[in-house]
Amino acid sequence: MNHPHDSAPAAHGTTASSGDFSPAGRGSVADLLHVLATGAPSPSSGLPTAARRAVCLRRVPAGRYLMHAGAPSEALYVVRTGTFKIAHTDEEGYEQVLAFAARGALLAYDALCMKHHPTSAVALEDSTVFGILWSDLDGLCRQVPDFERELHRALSLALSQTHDLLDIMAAVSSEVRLARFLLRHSGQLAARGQSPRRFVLRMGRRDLASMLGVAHETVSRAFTTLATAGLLQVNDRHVEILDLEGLRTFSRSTRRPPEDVSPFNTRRSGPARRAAARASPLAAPLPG
Amino acid sequence: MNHPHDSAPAAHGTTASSGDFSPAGRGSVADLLHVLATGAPSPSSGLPTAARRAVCLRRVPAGRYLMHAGAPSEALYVVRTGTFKIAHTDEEGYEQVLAFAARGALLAYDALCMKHHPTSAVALEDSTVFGILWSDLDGLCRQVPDFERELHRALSLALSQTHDLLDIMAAVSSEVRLARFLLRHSGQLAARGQSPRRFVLRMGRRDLASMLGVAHETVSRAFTTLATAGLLQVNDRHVEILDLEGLRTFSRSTRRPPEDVSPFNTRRSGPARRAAARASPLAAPLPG
DNA sequence: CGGGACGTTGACTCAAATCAATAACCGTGG
DNA sequence: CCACGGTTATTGATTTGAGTCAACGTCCCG
Repeated sequence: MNHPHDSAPAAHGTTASSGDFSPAGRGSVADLLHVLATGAPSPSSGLPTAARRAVCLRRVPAGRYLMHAGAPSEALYVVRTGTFKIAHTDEEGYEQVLAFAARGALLAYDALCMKHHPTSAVALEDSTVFGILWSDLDGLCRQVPDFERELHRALSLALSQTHDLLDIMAAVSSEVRLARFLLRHSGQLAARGQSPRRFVLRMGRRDLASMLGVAHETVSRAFTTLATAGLLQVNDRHVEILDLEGLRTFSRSTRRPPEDVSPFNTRRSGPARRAAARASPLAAPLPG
Repeated sequence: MNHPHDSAPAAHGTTASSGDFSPAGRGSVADLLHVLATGAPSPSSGLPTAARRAVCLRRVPAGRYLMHAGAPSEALYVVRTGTFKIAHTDEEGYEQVLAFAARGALLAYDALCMKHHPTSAVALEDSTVFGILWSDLDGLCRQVPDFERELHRALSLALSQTHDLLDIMAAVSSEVRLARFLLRHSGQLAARGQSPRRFVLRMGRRDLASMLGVAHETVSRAFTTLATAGLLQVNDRHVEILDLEGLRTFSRSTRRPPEDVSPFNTRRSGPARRAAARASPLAAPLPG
């Protein structure tokens, strides 16, 4: 139905694609907007037609920019299908990838307070978005309270997901960074009702590396390391997680043992607890 | 005009300086809430008393937690005075600092969609916050449209600031990371009407290191490196930026020359442009 | 005074950036 | 059809930046 290209040998079958509406996506912004945009269920359900006209659907072919950093912002977008790469681009043209956005993600919201987009968004595959002009947003919120509620939920989610990203980037070793990223991705897929164990990464190694803050060669090596350890099976962008629990355990490894840190000067009970799990966590599971 | 204490024994009584309302803070959420909480101007200005009762003021002494990760969430907070450290804490007790929050920052918003806080917030100095119970939020938004608008502005800002953080953490070298952090901090101070060149960091080296994703010794070394280069003057937590422009230039240095990256497969004009500023950018300005 | 937290600096080691070579893939066009 | 340039992915060799361990000084508080 959607990507007749792919041509993928591995991990095809069950629509590796991030498209396909998730009926399991209980009441996300995307689902709500879908109802608004296409009068799908209950066509007589008292939804103001004005609200419907406020929501427009837009196709974005692979490789096309939905918004350019620095360009004036017109609308708020919500990803319906596909994947986008969100990035900052500094004046020398060096690109810092900030996130990858899939179904339900809010785009351009960070432009609300400015006249221009701080970030750019480019489609990594053929995608579609819902668009709502800034000028229509207030009215839509007032007419469809559910939308406003979901908008806030989505915002809250976006915020905590960005925090997760910081967690990932703060990880000590490149393998842990990658492991955390894959787990996060897996979890997001699961939340959308897709397979959390088998998926196709929509971005290249360079973009991934940029987001993780490492060199792209390092991402490559980290992949093979995790694969050699039996946690993953990797074939280019096709990833299968073989040992989800093991990966999770591995992703928690820190180089430094946790120093029982008191928050400030606050002295509390025990200075004890030391000597948590140390040792290179990949040494053991290696099938050598 | 500002730091009357300085040299202080670090955050004692007199509400260290990041307090002092910024009259320059044109219409931030904080200012708006301040009007609501204290009926400052135009007491008869038709502000619903219900709205006033929804906003409560709360003191948080230095070192005290405003919210604990994992604890149930009751309210949305907006920082009025002081500074907070926002962090994730993994199950082994290892703390990952995510951000530092100053006046106007939204706290606990990421708990909106969950029952429990994903992050914890601890005051780094004596601080005060506005608190709004989740149950009161909807009503307040409806009664005070300005508040809702400002809330959205603040959210948008928070989102793009988190993106900036990712930019910082993605920086190649530890010195650049620190430089970018200091510039960001400087800019935020300036936006609040305080000196962008001279300030006191409210967090310790370890917290800073955690947020930058480096070892605390490395932060120490990065400080002395920047100071030796003549860009800064550092004395413990007191920082003075001597060469703002130089620091800005330095903060842009990337190790890799920018690869004229085409976003996807999109081929555009020039493959040219190469050989931008290379070479260790600190070697030159050293006053040896 | 001693204990504790913090900050700085040095020495050593290692993980990852860098440089480099190879292979696979894609669309284009002879 | 295959050859071609372009992009991407993997792997290897080498170098170096930063993590780690450790020592030391300071300040604060009890």
